[in-house]
Amino acid sequence: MKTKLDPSADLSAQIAGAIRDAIIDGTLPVDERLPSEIELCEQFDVSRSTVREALKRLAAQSLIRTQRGATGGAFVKRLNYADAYAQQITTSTLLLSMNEVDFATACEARFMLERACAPLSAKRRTPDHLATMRAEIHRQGQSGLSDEAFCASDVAFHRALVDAAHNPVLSYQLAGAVEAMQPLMNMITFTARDRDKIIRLHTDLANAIEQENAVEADRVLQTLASETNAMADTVFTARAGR
Amino acid sequence: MKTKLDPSADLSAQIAGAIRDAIIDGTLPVDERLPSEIELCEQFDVSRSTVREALKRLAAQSLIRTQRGATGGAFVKRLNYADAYAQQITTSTLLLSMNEVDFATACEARFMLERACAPLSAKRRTPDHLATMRAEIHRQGQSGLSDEAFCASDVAFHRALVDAAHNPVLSYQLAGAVEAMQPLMNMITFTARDRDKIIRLHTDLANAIEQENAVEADRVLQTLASETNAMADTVFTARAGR
DNA sequence: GCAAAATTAAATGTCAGACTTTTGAAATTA
DNA sequence: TAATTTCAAAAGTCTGACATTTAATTTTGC
Repeated sequence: MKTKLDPSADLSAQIAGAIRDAIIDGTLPVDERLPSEIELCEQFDVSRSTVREALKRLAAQSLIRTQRGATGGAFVKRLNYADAYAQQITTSTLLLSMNEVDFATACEARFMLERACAPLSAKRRTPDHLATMRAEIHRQGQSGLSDEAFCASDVAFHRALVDAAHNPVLSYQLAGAVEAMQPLMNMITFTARDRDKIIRLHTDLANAIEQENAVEADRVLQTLASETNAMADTVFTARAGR
Repeated sequence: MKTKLDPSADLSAQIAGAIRDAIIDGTLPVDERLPSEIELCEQFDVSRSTVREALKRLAAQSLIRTQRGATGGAFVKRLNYADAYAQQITTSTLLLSMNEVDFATACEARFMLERACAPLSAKRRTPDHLATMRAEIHRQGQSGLSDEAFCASDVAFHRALVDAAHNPVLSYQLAGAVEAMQPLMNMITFTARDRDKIIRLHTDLANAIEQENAVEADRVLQTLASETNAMADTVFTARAGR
């Protein structure tokens, strides 16, 4: 079965698109083996290089995996959460850094999403998630912690909060939003007093979650959002004035 | 400058990874021209095919664009919202369809996220967004509308709700969550009574947003979430019993 | 007859080189 | 000076070869 392509456009992109569509609409189910490279050459009437470039495009999106050897080939890959996370974080990070998204916009999005998740976290949190949150709070209080390490711990704390909702789809969606903020957060230098304030709010938040108090958790998150914005404002106006 | 690679692993993946890292950490800024394919061959000490496969991987992630001709080459691409949307929707859709995510989990995630966004939408909605929402409600009431078309209109309605928040980062995050649900929603056959119920809730929601009543909007979204779940339950238990 | 070892075949991975097409810049010409 | 032609650089494509990996098959040794 020969599949027609537009010879004036990028062939490998067209081939990748055709296979991608077949995967998305279910024509090619998970773990199905694609035709071999040689067979794809014949099907699309192109050379092997072109087929290979198409397959690499699909591999870059985690849509296929390839195996060498006698029974090898390209197989439709079951997209797992880890791969999806990684891709989403890359995309979100670049989207923010390349489009001059201002801190306030990104910050607002992040905390609104977290607030969406907090009621579920309060209801479903396990001792495990609480322990992680407490551990990160403790780390944030250590003296001599670099700003990068402080931010990383902040991300881990909020990640635990999100995961406590026990909804993998929600975790996946929010992981990108939270992690993508990290480079922006890293632009801020936190004073000792700022850190104290954040740590106190984190403690309040952990307590609220422990007590299954969704209303209080929401209140703390609102405060955290406005405080974070205020800190960023201070830093940015100081820099602009210099 | 020769860059060392591990010859036992996939060369094109390593090269793509090295360039990707340089883009993410800002070493390669937007619109910067990458070395020509030939120069990359020398830098990584591989053949041109291998370099090209690496570049196709990056192109598949919208990290670079290529131009032919005298002043052409591969350039770091500014990731725009449209490309980011498209990728996120592909990833989210496949994640749901390939991992047997149950309807209730996906539905919960979607409506919690929308509820996060509703207060902002109520505050910032413009006549434009309200008009879109009303238009979709009207379409949903037309007789002879297929289930697919009904679902598509449902997505458009909720998309307008999200966009009304006027936060592009939030829109981007939620577009994936809402659109990725569509294939799952398409599995449901909506009875005429179901549609009526949804349309009534959509109307209530549009009214609440118009009146800038965030509390009421939240209440309607909660109702919509539980109703949608109930409808899905009915359909799935009926199918299981058959 | 059975288990270990050698062979084979199929598939992806890599390389080398040629040709095609596009496209901007430079050189030429009217 | 403006239009045309020529040129060169770069990506896009094709062909054919060889390398490597891997499972199945065959052979060998006991």
